[in-house]
Amino acid sequence: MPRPSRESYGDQKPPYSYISLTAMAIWSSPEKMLPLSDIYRFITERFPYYRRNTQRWQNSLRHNLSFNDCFIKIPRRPDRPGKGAYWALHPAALDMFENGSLLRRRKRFKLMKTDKDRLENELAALANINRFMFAPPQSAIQDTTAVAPQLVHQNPAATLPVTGSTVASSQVQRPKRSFTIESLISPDKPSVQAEEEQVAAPATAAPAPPVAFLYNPVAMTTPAPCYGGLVHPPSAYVHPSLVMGLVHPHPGFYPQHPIVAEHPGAGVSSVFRFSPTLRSV
DNA sequence: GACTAAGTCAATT
DNA sequence: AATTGACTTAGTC
Repeated sequence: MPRPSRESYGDQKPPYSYISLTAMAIWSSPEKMLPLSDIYRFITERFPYYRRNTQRWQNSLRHNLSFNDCFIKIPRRPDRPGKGAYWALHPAALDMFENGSLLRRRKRFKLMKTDKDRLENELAALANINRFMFAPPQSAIQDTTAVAPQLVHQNPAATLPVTGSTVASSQVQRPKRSFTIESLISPDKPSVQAEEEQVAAPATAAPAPPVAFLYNPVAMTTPAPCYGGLVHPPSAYVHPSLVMGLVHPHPGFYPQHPIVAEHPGAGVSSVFRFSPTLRSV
């Protein structure tokens, strides 16, 4: 039986739920997050069926984004103007479709309240960092290239695991297989590439330290410095687009000078500049 | 048939 | 754009 390709459906309705379609779109993107408009574009480009009745299905899709905990809204960086926030997939939701119909998941992905609150805190902190990092020069930022005062952890890259349990019920921490368009369409063939993108889980449980994150790993491929920080309280969740591989630090990059903020914002203890100039892992 | 995920419509922010 | 609720449809057990 020939495997259906994404071209096979023509004007027929593809056998994917809105959640599947949205997840495909998000996961196909380099940063693993997309603004709503790009999710729409992904779907309409691949599935001609969705070039009609756009009001209807786009409303339904938005409903899904808000309703399902598997989608998280990441505030847009002020230096990337545009409409709407970015939408990402909760990493613990990546195996949602395993062994199942793409039309219907076995179980709805739902976060425990405590985890949901913690995630909201972290995103609020991120929004604060947004304001902080991109504020006008007279802000609280002092870009000291010299001193490294009172850090919670001198070297977050060396010490910080991504910790904790995240999900209600028996959701697993790590996806058992990659989550690509191809793997959705052909669930038997995990993609090696996507496997390599996974951040390794810590071998042992450690006391919960702050969570370090990079702002944007894509920006890290450029010579420009970018920013990350330590977030309190520690969250079990860090989106792949934000996480600095704590076990596998981002190759070629290293937290460099702490940027001392008087008021980094709720939940943020310190902010770092990450520099590509220092070393490789 | 019960349960619940998915989809629709629509009011509201 | 995003959130939410009420409701219907439909897949799974």
